[in-house]
Amino acid sequence: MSPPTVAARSDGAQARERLLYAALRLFAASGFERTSVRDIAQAAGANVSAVGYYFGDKAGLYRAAFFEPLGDHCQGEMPAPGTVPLPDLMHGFFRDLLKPLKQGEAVQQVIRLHFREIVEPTGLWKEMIENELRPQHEGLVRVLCAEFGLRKADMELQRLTFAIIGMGIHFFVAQDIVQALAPEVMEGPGAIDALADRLAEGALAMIEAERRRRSAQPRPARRRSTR
Amino acid sequence: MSPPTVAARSDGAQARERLLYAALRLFAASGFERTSVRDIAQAAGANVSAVGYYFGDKAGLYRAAFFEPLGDHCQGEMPAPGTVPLPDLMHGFFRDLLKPLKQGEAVQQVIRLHFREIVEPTGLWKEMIENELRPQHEGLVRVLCAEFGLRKADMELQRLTFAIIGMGIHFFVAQDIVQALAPEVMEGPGAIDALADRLAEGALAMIEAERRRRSAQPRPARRRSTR
DNA sequence: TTTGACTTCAAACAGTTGTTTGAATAAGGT
DNA sequence: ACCTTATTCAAACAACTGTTTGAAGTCAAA
Repeated sequence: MSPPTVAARSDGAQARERLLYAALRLFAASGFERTSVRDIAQAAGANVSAVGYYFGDKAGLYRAAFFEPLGDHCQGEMPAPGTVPLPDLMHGFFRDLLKPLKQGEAVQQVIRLHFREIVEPTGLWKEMIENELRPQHEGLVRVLCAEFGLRKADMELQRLTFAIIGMGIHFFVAQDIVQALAPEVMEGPGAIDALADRLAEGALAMIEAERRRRSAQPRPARRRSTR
Repeated sequence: MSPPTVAARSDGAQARERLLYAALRLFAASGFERTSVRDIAQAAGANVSAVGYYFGDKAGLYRAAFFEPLGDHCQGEMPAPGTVPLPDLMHGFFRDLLKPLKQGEAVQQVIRLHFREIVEPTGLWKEMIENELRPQHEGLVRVLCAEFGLRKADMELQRLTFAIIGMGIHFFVAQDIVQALAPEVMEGPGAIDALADRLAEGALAMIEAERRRRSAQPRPARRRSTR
């Protein structure tokens, strides 16, 4: 009861925030296991028990670092099939996909956390795949289905979808490799945009090739029942 | 001195091997940090101190699990430019690249270890990038240079190379995602071969598109000195 | 049988981990 | 003044980490 509302916080929220961003930075740099709450607390200039106080436990802090900083940074929705010409759609798709690469340090670190989750799951994996990856994948599948006049995605179309998305994802997962082998490819916002455009054109070329392939053998030996 | 040769090993080598493969399995499943030497020893039916005895320390065991099981499984060399038609070359490239996906459990686990290293470096990263990724990348760069009549790779060509390799890599890095979203895409050796062929055709389509792009603007505003 | 190298083992070591505790501090509200 | 609430802190906690120890066991050669 009583209206304490938001009173009596000297700098409580500040400590929480410092903790959160220190955690984000360290988790992104070294992963969940290799980062100790003591390191985080020290980097944030806070006491160890503050993480228990504000986030319950280390996992809660990780979770907060994973979800909070992105805010409503919802990824670009795929437009309904037919409303946008395919080339524009693909260019938009890759621009959106690679956009985080141009943004600030915090976003980059969150992204790194997300991709780390793919290889080294900490429990947020399922949550992530359902909320982020599946919608993205199925959005593209839907567009390509419409493009090829399919009612339902077949295996070839799934392959194509993974291949197209994979081109983009690779530049997140393999950031360090690109850095080591040809840093100029991802240097500066201009390079990212150019990269997105080139990937879009590559994807369009692949889609065209697939279209030709399909028209060459229009009925791929229909079987009664696959399973 | 004296000729002890290879005598006096009741089952020493056996314990070492059990340890190695238990470690491989657990490291691949959970990563370096989350796997304790005690778990490994228990899984191998050996004593904890055996890892110190045979491998020095945990890092040594990881290193052994990282390098030993692959043996001389050298990845396919890229043929010299001009000796093989481009389509055959690309098909061979993706067949080689995806070959590990068809092989036994041990190879798969080693591969998983290798890709884990990309996201969560344990120190073998530099070694790996120089011995495995750079040769692969530069092999493909060389082929594409020859294809476009370039003396030296420019940024566009680097982009194209990463995009092509990225398509393939993605199916390693995102194995679990593929499994979750469309498992049929990677089920069985036949599916892997078909996938390799489709990726090769996609890559060829991208290369053709890039060739057209280059012939459309043959001189990309040459500057005296780039830096 | 004795020797000596190779191999196993339970136990202990020293350090780090995440988490909890309980007192100390500050700020309002009454 | 008192009480309540929010926050910080050093210290302690129990569990686990990788590693080492030193004794015991095994087996071929001498």
